[in-house]
Amino acid sequence: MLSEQELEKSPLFQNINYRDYQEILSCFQAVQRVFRSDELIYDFSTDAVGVVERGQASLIRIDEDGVSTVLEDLGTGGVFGKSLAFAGSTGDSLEVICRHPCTVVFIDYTHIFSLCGNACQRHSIVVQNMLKLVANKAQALSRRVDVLSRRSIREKLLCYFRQLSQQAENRTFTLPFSLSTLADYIATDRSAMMRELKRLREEGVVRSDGRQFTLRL
Amino acid sequence: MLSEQELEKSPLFQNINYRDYQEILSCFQAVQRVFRSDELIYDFSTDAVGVVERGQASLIRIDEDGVSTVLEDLGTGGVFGKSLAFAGSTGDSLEVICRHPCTVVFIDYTHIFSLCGNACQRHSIVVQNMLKLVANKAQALSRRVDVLSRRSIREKLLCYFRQLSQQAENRTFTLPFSLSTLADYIATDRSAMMRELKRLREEGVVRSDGRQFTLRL
DNA sequence: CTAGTTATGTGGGATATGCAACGGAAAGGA
DNA sequence: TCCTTTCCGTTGCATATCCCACATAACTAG
Repeated sequence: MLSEQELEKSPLFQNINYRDYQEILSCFQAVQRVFRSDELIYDFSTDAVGVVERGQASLIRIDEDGVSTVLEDLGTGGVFGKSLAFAGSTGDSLEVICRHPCTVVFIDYTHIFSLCGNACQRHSIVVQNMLKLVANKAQALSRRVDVLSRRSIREKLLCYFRQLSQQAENRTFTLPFSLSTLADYIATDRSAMMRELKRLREEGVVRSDGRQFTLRL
Repeated sequence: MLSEQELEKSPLFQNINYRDYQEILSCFQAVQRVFRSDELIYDFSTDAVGVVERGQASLIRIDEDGVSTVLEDLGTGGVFGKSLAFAGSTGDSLEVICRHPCTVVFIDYTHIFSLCGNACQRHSIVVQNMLKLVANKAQALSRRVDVLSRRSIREKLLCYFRQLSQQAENRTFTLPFSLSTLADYIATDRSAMMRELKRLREEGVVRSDGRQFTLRL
């Protein structure tokens, strides 16, 4: 259960007053839970849709050889669920893991994606909020595809750097994670990526200090 | 303007009666247009959201060297727009191109993503429909990320084949496009992909005849 | 039917990328 | 504080992948 202040900042329950919020929770059979770091949040075995209200989580894929890959980064407003992510290929499993302590709301997906008998107005506001969240998710996934569809490590790096630079509205920006994770994010070998990064630095295309980078175009 | 029969099948205007539909068109300032093959549908210069009502289109990226890559395949129910796809990195441009004759509805995004003053019920049905479409888009993008995040051509192919097999609910399935385009789809060199395919065939992992494949697990 | 265009197969040689391994720096926990 | 774990930076070597080139088949338009 959220406090009144938290409610205002809630991605899913924005623009809803406190009393309506309480009714919605029961009407939607919504469940709210708190998770600690490294806890398993969701394993794609149910039809629930989850919304990260606060904290940070990752959607990871574990293939048959046990290799795990981060498919999505879920911050505040992040959404996940069977109906939103492809149920991975047979053999590998999907999981949502807590990175930083999280508050997550679970809602049965039929309550969101189907028409509500008593077409209440609160309902439609929740749907509207959900639409925004899913649109953001689509945008984030598009960015990821943009990067991954490049043909070489160099191009992948530059593409991702440009995205970060654009988001920061600055030539200088900070990586949201470690260099090791970056290699995973662009789906390449870490050492090969380091080599390419070195080359980019030597050629003067980028400057870098730790996780802080500057594009010199 | 859609006919009454078309309206029932419309992804965006489903579950809306004909009179409401007409009102919505004007209330939302929606525009409907028909396109021929190879015509440019959208160039991401406006804030409009487009929905493919009928036909088939592709979202392609053209980088600074003129290399074009298919980022998304948009069939009936496909949605696109600035607010849904990342506005490509500086240097390359994004376009939606008509593949098979299309009917497309354009709606200004504020009418969908913002609260409507006169919270009409029709409005909320359109939003609900849109939510489903965007959720499908997110799912499609997830599938793409699933494929592209694999480390080798072999793994990419197998991952994609498993997806198609799963969709077809059958070990045998047909590629939705040419082998050349497949190479583009998995972001690798065509000849390298052909070589790997040959190997997969020789090892008995897949059988193939033209665009028809069978997974032999 | 023909000529032009695109798709399919295949291969040789260059090279970018992956893999394994190492040492030191930094960070986090007890 | 020490101790453990993760992260960073770098290399040699094997090879998967890219690039270029060619020949045939399949398709399209006139």
